[in-house]
Amino acid sequence: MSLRAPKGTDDLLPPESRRWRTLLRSWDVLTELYGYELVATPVFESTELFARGVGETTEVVEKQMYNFLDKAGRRLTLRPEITAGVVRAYIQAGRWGEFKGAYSGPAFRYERPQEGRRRQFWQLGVEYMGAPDAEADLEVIEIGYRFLLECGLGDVVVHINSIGDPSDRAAYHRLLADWLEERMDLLSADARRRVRSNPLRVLDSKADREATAEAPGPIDHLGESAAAHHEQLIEGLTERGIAYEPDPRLVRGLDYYNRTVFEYIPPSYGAAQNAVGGGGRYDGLARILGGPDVPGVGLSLGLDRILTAAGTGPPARAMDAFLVVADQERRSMAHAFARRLRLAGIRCDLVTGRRSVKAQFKAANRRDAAVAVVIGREWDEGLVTVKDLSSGDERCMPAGEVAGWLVGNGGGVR
RNA sequence: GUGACCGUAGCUCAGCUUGGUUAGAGCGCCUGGUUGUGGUCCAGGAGGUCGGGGGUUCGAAUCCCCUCGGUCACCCCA
Repeated sequence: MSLRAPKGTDDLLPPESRRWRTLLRSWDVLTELYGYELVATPVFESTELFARGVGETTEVVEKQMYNFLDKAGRRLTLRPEITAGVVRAYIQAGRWGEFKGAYSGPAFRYERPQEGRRRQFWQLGVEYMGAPDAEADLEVIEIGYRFLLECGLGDVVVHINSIGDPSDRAAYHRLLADWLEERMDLLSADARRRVRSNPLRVLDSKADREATAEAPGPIDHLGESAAAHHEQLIEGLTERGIAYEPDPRLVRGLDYYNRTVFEYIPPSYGAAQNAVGGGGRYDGLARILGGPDVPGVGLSLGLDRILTAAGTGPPARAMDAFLVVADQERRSMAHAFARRLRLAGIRCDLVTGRRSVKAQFKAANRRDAAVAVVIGREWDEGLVTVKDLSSGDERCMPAGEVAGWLVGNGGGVR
């Protein structure tokens, strides 16, 4: 074996890549329908952005980042998540009002790969800046939920919790830390280390699940305004028909969250890494990054996980028509005909170079075309022969009618 | 970072326990049967440092050690 893709990275090839195309397209359409405009930020940012934004004591920043120095000695990092970069761009642009952005792209974390956890993975997400109300949380949750339904994950459940505001949290942190300290001997080494630095994270650890089963949850120590926000959120979920489940242990690993946190879990997906997406409110993030005091709420989805959770159905058809050139002197006619079909939205192709009719039919079959269109002597009467490659049925028709006929039979790109 | 399992043809795998003549199968690929018909069928063909290195042995895909890679789980998260 010579050169391979780096550990924990995947090549995306057909036919699997067809499903990606379909989902990426529907993501674009869905977010546009909700008024989210495209936003794209660099795949690398200054290391400081993530250290400050995501949090120094988080697992992600402590040991999962791809850090490097550029030739001028700048400290840079391949983005381990995308929210921090989008909020940075929002601040930098200086248009500090309401802003709704949607993104799609790779993120990177240095971890041991396993199912649903790759070193390069694809995130889809939205960020809604400048909207403090629970209605904004609901909209964001709804977008993710609806997208997952479109992906075929009809049974997905939104796990939801509130971790309160920073002001509520100081008191709660002390309470939780004290509670944990009384049970230090029951905790894992990792948990013990975090009792004072980041006690919330202990709740989320599988190793400490038993020891912390009776621990006080953040949801029971919300301030008045955060509690009202959460109540409104739960009501809205019911109204919108979104399947949800209160999850008092859900805290999430990024420090910028406050109030609402959520994850999308498809119960039928048995892998250890079973959250196909998640997000929450981050009202303090813009300020931490040196910007204005603007609230925000966002969501990110793991496309790789969504696709494995949805299972491998039969791949979508990628080609409507494959042109077979029977007489070589008609090659340029065939190319012109292909251009016409493509203008009409028909996905078509033909081989380059002189190949036998047999070889061209083989190519048509390999490319998974719905029909082969023979360009031969009948062209002189303005006709082509169209062969359905699954049934084998052949019919002659005027060349000008082919595109319409294919669209009528479910072909073409929408 | 820790642990378990697995590396033989492009892909999926057999062979390894009990070391021994040219390392096999299915799928895929190429050619022909059919110079205007694919897929199906038939015949033929190409393709392998047995992950890599070292050791034991007259002899290693097979036994031992190291190493690299893959998978899953812990940890953590999308």
